[in-house]
Amino acid sequence: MSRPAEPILHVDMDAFYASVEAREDPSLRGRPLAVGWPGSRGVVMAASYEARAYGVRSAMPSARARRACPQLVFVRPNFDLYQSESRAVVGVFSEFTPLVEQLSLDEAFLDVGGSVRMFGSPVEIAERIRARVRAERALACSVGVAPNKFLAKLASQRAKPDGVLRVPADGIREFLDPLAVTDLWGVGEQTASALANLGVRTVAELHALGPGALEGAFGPAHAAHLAMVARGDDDRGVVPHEPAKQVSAEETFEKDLEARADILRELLRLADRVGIRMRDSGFVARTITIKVRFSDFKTITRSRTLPEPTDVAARLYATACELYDALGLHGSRIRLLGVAGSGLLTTGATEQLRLDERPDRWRDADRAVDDLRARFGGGTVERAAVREPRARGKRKTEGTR
DNA sequence: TCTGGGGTCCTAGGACCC
DNA sequence: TCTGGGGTCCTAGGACCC
Repeated sequence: MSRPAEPILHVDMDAFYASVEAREDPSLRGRPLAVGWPGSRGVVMAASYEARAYGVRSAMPSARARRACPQLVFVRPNFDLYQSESRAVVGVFSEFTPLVEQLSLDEAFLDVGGSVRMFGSPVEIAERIRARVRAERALACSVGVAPNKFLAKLASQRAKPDGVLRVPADGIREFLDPLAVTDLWGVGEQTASALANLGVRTVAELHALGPGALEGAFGPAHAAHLAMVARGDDDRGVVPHEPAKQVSAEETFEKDLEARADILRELLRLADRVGIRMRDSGFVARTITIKVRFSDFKTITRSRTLPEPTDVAARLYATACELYDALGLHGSRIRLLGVAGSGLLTTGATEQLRLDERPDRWRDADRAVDDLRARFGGGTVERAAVREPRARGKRKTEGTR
């Protein structure tokens, strides 16, 4: 059998985090449920369909969600649970095709062009996947079936909840034209209002405009992207494994931080988390970035590229401290801090370098921490104290603890 | 109604090199 | 003593996605 005209599936789990929580705790079923942080600065990450009936949406501030739905039940997110659930669901997808590209914990593209002889048409495969996920994981998902990734993703949104929608290769314009530009991937608030200024609200209007008229307002890359999605073109393949480009951790505080000691303590915790995740996934980072958001929401980043990549928490922390101190802040109220490592290399690629290095006690300390975590669980090991970052300039001894 | 945490990609300017 | 054009790397910020 030849390759079908609509070989691409986009599978999107319905209200994923909320559905997993409701499955785990039957007392939550049928109730308006929000997964998120209930605090004053919290937001909703996912809402059950019962909560959506009250207008509760993801990314909505929790205070507002509670006003919209006073009986809303909040559950704090448990990402480890969603991660293992995600692996199980992707495992089901992988039985139908090796070409599975995960976009996030709750959605994936599948290229089933080579699977039709064994499993039936793409729509039949979509239904089989949905049945398996429902039977084995007690979760609902929606599937878009289309000639390419853009269209499949749009279709899965229109298929929700708990449905399948196919966009036939000869019916692309009928599908796209009536959609609002805000439905398109890559059109957010800014782009939508800029398009509205050009009198463009529907995809049909965007399509009629053509790329030339868009360049002035959006720059070449963005204009080309908009024109492409308006045509319904997309020649990107389904790529199973994209290596990560960045590992980051950040935190918004219930109350703004002002004291340097508090700020350094948080930078240490964040550097620790980033280090742990880099070592777990076998990455070292060349560039370290800190992110600082002030009480007025103004947000800045500062970064430094190191001569040698690292996954050592103490080095991440020392760099974060230097970047922070270079800001020369005094008494600023800080709402959020973040630490990120980018320019990632796999640890294996740098192993050769390591052989020549002198013994590194910080690395040994991290290894010991990792070992304890592995044996006793994640929350067990906490750093006892914040160490001052190394003084710049001369130091008497190397590797002092 | 004040706005999370994890990411990706793009732009633009400056340094530096040939 | 003045000055080209291209390429690459680094830094900072911003839009966007789930």
